[in-house]
Amino acid sequence: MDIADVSAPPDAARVSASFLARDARVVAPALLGKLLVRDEVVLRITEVEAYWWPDDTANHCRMGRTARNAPMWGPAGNAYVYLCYGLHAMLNVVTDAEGEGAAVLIRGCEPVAGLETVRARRRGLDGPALLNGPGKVGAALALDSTWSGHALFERSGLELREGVAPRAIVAGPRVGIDFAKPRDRRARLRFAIAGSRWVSQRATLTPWRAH
DNA sequence: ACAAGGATCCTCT
DNA sequence: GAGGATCCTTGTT
Repeated sequence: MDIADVSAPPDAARVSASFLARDARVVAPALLGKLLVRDEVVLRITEVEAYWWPDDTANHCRMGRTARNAPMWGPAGNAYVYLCYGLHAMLNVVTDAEGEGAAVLIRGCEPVAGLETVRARRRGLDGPALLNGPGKVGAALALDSTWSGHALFERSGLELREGVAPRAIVAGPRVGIDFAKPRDRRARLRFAIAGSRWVSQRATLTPWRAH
């Protein structure tokens, strides 16, 4: 089992709300390498997607405020968790200013600690299949929609902490948004750590550099 | 109150 | 590569 040497000290600083209170398209690549911590389980973020404000036709907030997407309009650093296809809990990190509906979907992670707990929550699976997909991340952290609105930047049951930034990043179009307008379908708003195997659908990803 | 469909995953061929 | 699982959210009546 290959786990990269990316372990961070257990008291690594939590990511600040101000870091997250920026455009989702800027925050998304900057989240790669950071850590999600729930009890003994520590996951390093390897793949994300940005859902930005205000003109993204793939964004859950495109139709305005609803009970489900309410956390997306709140302060940056809260979680937005929703149920997809009736069974998968999808974890997002809320970004942008309060009153703006935007977030970053966590699509993939690599295990840093708590591997046995993760495997138990994932039917004993192993390898990248354990964590390369947003529903798999939700399952590994044992999340459900009651976590929606949870503050990730406070000491609590689920925290976002500083980690080791990736050396290189790849990007490509977002997954599963065929309903969106062509411009938004094409937009390269999916980011991943270059070379990581803990990433879903790697074929459409190509080298990316910040602008 | 109802019908439709979804930012997916797994199994099987 | 195809299809089923599974249920909540949403928009419409």
